[in-house]
Amino acid sequence: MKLNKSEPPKKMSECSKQLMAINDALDMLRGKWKIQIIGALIFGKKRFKELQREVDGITAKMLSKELRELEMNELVLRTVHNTIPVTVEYELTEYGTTLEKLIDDLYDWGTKHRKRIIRKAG
Amino acid sequence: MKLNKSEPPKKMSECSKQLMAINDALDMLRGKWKIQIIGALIFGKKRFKELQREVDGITAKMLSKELRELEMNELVLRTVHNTIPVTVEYELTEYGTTLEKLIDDLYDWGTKHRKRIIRKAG
DNA sequence: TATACCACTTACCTAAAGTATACCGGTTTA
DNA sequence: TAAACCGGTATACTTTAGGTAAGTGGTATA
Repeated sequence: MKLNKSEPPKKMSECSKQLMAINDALDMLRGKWKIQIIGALIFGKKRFKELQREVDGITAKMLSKELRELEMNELVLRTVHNTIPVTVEYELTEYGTTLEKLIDDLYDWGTKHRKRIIRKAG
Repeated sequence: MKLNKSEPPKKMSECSKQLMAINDALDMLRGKWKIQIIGALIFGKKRFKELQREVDGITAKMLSKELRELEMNELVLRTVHNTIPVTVEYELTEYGTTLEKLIDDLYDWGTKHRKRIIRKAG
């Protein structure tokens, strides 16, 4: 079911359910790092240090925290290998890749918006 | 004009341009109130106090700040009427309505995600 | 006279997000 | 022996998002 502008939900509960779902989605993209991490993983598995090198400026603390959140939400799979020293690989789950469309749409709208605002400002 | 605050690198790679565009879009939806305000305006013009009554729990300060940002980004049009006392009407611009698709997509993904995570937790 | 509505603004405060830096145990390379 | 790699933690700090409470100037109603 989509937000329906011709027929606003009569019950407040429907409306706040919709808001919750939207915020659930937004929570997965919020913050400075999540999209960059997902973006880095779209092209394949990466180890922790590889990710840290690829996501420009992220600290180990933030990377660790964000990956934990993505893992809890089943968007990222964490695999520990019994190598010496241990290596840990992160990859998008199949479910994680369903975010790609959303990110594409955000990119499309954001690009148009940026052009529009820069045109006015310049 | 609220374009992405992060300093663009000297030589801006395609990748960081994309990230800025995505963050521009996200900036317009992020936070506790923007989507609720846009949602309230989808069904038509509203005065300040009407909006405040409709967006549950928002303070005048936050409503004023969010509306100013939406106005700067040309998503919302502000019209002052010479009534006594003055009334101020806010409405989505045509451009503002282009966000609806994005909000729909966020809602769709968020709904599936919510079901998935709740199923796992319960 | 007192109270309430209108559309806000200002000053102050708190919690969460993010940054900086050092550190852990272990292994490999020079 | 020292330094660098691995995947992280721990601690302390700054920044930002948002909340609280009060006030502004004007008009209208009881």
